[in-house]
Amino acid sequence: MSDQSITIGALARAAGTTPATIRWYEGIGMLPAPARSAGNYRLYGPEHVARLGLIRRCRDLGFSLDAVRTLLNRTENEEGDCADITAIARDRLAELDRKIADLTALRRELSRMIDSCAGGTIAACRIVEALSPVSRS
Amino acid sequence: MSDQSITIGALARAAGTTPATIRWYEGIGMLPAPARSAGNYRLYGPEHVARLGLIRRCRDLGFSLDAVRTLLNRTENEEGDCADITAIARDRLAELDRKIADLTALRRELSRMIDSCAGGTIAACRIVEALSPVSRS
DNA sequence: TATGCACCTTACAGCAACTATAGGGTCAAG
DNA sequence: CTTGACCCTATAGTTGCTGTAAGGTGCATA
Repeated sequence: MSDQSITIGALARAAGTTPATIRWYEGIGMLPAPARSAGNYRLYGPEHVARLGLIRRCRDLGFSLDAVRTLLNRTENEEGDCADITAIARDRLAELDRKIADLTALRRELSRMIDSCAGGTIAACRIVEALSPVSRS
Repeated sequence: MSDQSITIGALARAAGTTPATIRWYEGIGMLPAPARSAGNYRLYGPEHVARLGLIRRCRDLGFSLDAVRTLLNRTENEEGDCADITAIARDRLAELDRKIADLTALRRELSRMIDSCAGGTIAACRIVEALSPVSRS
């Protein structure tokens, strides 16, 4: 093992993920296949650490792997316009806003249902009643 | 087809879902297998409409199918205590709160990244920079 | 030298909760 | 009697991994 290369476990620790995930990224082409040691171990260099780090940061921000793929393609061309990247980020922001609004509405509804229940038997439970479709139409 | 039964398509429309989903629910035991017509069509009665309606309402509120299964079991016993149901609902509420908080934090971070970018080339893009792991350690 | 242990290898199955596709059969209307 | 909307089964694909089985490697310790 050369002094610059690390095993899959070390790379996983460095990026806050697992060897299984890294192998899976390699299989779907998100990470290039690295060199191998005499004993067939994968050997990663700093460029892998950087690329995997970027992938994981994007995933933690909720980007789909497809979006990350596009982002990685764009960043390959340093002279390119960053408008595409901004657009992807803005799409994700809009998606987040939609999701937050949806969940907040659900939260309100569920909270109302819980508050309306005073305990007792299932037959009397206002949550069950609220969930039953007949009570809606 | 008796006057009280409807086909899978009608049931799907009534519950705001699709025939494929209903068949899938039947396969995993969420919905009982209904009677069949002479031509082997599934024939559903009002009890199926009620049960599927409840399932879909719960799913729309973000309950897992597993939680819905438990809910359905509990509601079978009308004299039982509704505490279990309240507990499931409260769990879901807590989960929603966590999720909303997470997404709100992500939204803030992403929004900051977008604001920091003034356009130009990829090399200068602050979003790319913010996503790169080197800028974090 | 042996042996244990942590780590690595591949291949494949499974998770949630559906959705889509292929290749057919049924039913009512025109 | 054909058209078109509907239904049937079986199987594969989706996203992003995670878990399992069955084995090989590398290093420290007895």
